[in-house]
Amino acid sequence: MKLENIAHRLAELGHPARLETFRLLVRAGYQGLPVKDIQTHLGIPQSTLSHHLAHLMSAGLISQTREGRVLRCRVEYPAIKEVLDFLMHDCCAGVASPILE
Amino acid sequence: MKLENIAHRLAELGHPARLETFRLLVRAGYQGLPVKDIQTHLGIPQSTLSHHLAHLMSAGLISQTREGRVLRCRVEYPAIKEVLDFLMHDCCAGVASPILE
DNA sequence: AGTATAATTCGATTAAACTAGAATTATAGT
DNA sequence: ACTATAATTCTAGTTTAATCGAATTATACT
Repeated sequence: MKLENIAHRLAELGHPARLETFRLLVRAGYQGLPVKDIQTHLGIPQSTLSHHLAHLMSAGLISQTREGRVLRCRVEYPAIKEVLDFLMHDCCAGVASPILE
Repeated sequence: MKLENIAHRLAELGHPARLETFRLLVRAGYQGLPVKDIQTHLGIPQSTLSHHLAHLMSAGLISQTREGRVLRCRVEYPAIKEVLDFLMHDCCAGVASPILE
C-alpha cells in the first residue's frame, strides 16, 4: 500500500460529515445503512451527502449496493484495516512503545 | 475528544508531504528531527514545508523546540494515540472482529 | 559589526474542496 | 401511464488549501 493511497484515505476521513458517516456505518456493521438513514442522522442536504459518499467511495473506504430504490452503504473493512496497519506498523515501526504506553 | 478534532487530525495527516513528514518523525523517535533534515528528505521548498509543519502543529500532532538556530520537531504521541483510539474503539465499537480478522 | 545558516512569514497565484438548489435518473407501487 | 421516493448529477458560487519565490526574523560564529 503506497503512502499516497493511505494519505488519500486519511484525507477523506478528515471531514466531520464523512467521519460521522463512517462511524455510523461501522456501528451499523455488515448490514450497513441506506443513504436516506445516513441523511436523517446527519441532517444535511441530499446532494451534499451524496458528494461526501462519493469521496468515501473514491478512497475505497465504503461500498454501495442497490436494493430496489435504496442504496445501501457499507464499510470496506480491509481498507480501514490498511490505514490502521499503516499508522500502527509501517508508520510507527520500531517505536511502538511510546504509542502503546 | 470531539469528533471534529479527530477529523482535523486525520485531515492534516491526509496529505502525502505531511504523512511522509509524520512518518519520518515517528521513526526518529523521541529525539525528533530538525526542519532542515526533513526538508532534505522530502526535497520540497522551505516555505512549503514550513506551511505543512504549521498544519501539523495546528492539529497538535507535532511539537517544535528551538535549539539555537535549529528547530527540532517531534511527534506528539498522545495526539496520534487519540486518533488510533478513536478509530479502533469509539469508531469501531462493537464490531472489532471484522477489523481484527 | 559582518556574515552565514535555519526557519518563518508575506504575498500572490493556482487549484481544489465544500455547499446546496435544481434537474435528472432509477425504481416501486397503484 | 402516473405518482412518489431514493439518490445522483449538474451547475454555480464561495471558501479554503497548496505552492513557492522573496523578504524577514533569529541565532551563531568570527
